[in-house]
Amino acid sequence: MQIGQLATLAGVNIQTLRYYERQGLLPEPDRRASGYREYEPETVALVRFVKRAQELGFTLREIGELISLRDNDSVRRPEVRALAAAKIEDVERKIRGLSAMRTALRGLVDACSCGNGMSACPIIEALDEPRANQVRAHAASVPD
Amino acid sequence: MQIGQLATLAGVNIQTLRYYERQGLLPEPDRRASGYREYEPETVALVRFVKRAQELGFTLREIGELISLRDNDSVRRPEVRALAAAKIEDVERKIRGLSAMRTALRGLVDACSCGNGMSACPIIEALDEPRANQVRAHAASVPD
DNA sequence: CTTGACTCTATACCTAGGTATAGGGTTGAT
DNA sequence: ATCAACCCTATACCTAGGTATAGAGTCAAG
Repeated sequence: MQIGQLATLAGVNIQTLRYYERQGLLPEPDRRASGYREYEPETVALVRFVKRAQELGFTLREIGELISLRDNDSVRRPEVRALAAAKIEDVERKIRGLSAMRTALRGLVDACSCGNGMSACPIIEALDEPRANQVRAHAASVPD
Repeated sequence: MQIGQLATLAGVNIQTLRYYERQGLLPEPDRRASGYREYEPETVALVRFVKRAQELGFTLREIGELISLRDNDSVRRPEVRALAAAKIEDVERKIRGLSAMRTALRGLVDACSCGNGMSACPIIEALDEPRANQVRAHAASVPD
């Protein structure tokens, strides 16, 4: 598959693919004698993964780390497990934050409880993470 | 409260606060005769909200919209409800994506099922959203 | 064997979201 | 009344993540 087709299928622009390659997110593809890049069909899923992960708030650097988790050989396995565990923490923190925001937004839709004053507002409060020596009864838990 | 104190309490830099003000994310604070900005204590929560929402993948423009939901007067209420409903959609899509990624990461930690080949990898697959005419049995649902 | 659609590299440019610096005024403690 | 530690505006600069352009080569159909 040529770069133009990959770009179309993955919904990105050709320059973006070359940019990802320079950033080490995409492996260097095979080249024809002419220098044209030749991609494998799996690359489509990889590029879509990158775009999706970006929408979820990961930087390209972090996405690179996620991708590298895939390519683990048995030698680096403990390292990979540790990195994956750390990423799970990140992901769960994000889910908690989003759940809290969803709850607040629902309150707004259902009851418009957030009145006309500047007073305590569920939306702003929603993301006010617990800090040390504060107890917050309504902290959202990460659902299974 | 002066800008330096706000910056310290909210964990951002002073220039960032002035930048947010220019972008319309923070209301223009009162000024002393000297021109010094005087903030209310609530502003700390507002700024922290901005930072947290950013980590969750919202742009400053979107965050501005979220904040504006707070300041609804009864006139604009239907509009506010519609916008809030749309934001809930966004948030739920993000939660689904993150849940899928968490599942994949757990698989990696628990079993290291993702072997040494380039073959189908749970991490990459995890975020491969269903497109028309594809059925994906394991699509994550948004938990309540 | 030419023509149109594709690709290559290199370089420049763009937006978002800041961060730093220059040049100057304010405040409050000593 | 001075001095450090603050604040002001304006402007320049920076990184991430692209997007566009120039100038040149490649490929397949007619």
